[in-house]
Amino acid sequence: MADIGTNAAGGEALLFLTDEQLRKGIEAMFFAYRGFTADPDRILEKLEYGRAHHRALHFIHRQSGLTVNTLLAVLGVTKQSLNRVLRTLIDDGLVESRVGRRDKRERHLYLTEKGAALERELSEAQRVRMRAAYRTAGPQAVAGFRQVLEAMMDPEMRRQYLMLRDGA
Amino acid sequence: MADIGTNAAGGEALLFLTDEQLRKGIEAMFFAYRGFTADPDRILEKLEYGRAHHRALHFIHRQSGLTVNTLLAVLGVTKQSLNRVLRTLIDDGLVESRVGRRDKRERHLYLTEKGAALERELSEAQRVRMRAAYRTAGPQAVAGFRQVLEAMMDPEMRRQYLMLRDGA
DNA sequence: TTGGAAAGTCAACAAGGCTGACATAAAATC
DNA sequence: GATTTTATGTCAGCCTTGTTGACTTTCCAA
Repeated sequence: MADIGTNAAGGEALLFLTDEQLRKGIEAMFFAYRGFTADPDRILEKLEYGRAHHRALHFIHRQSGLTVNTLLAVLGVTKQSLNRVLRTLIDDGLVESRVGRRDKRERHLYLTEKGAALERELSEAQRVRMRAAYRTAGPQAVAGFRQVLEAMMDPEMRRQYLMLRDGA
Repeated sequence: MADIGTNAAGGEALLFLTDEQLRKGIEAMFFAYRGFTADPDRILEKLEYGRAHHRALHFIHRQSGLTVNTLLAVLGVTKQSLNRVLRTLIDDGLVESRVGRRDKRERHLYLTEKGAALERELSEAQRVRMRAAYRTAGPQAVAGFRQVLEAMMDPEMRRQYLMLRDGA
């Protein structure tokens, strides 16, 4: 990583960001994201589910009882698109949809025991890779990793992320 | 980022990787990748192209004259899938396909002036965001960012990436 | 009490992955 | 020289996951 220059003179960190260095970062994102999704994808394939199902399970687990609308906002897809995925998860008994007590228009989403089991399997596969990468790179690198990713998000996504990050 | 613990006692860095911390990393990847692709996606939409076209343009630019087979390996898709995309790019005059001189079975791919112009527009949009994120996070964070991403790749992808990283 | 807004569902379409089968030309091998 | 392998392209058809538009149910406020 010696190719990321700083001005050694001043104490302040100035980056010399050549297009070349930025290109490397862009390609690193591309290749790393493939690795990031590879393990869950393999598990999902056998079950005839896709990445969209994984994302739904992940965020329902994260925030049990959230409404369809909230999930929609987090995932950033249209409700029709989410609905299809949700439909199969509910039909297959992985997710339970309960009518809101106060507002009966709302549907609150929960994982069933079966759904929670699959979520655990998927996220554990993903954590194994993440853990290995973190160990390889070391704690300082991990801190930097998170900082850059957070700075890369759209403001609206960052709001979502930070809300989730520290407990909803 | 104070939540990433190290053992302050020893000089050696031991990470305390709780599932919670790993989850934050996973969600950061998810939200950041959306930001990462958002700007090019907006440009592509107007032109009726998709992310697949962008990826093809990117790697043809990176390695001018590469063969279809090489591009296939880098992108990790099937030839039918790539062919559809390549077809439209060639028909629209963004990419040129030349028969190999030594091996006439091969097709070598080049960007036309028009193709290069679009590639520049797309990658500049992506670099703007990347540059901003790098500036915000600082040089140390950037180094860590790249280290973690590299560690996260599949070995085969890492090989591809490292080959490209330092000039093909 | 009625009309609009909000939450969710259904139908139909498109992009871009995938597999399988097959064609062609060139190169490599026997 | 005949055969096999390699590189590429193409057709057909499938799946996932995006999209928009139209519709129902429910809630709330004028």
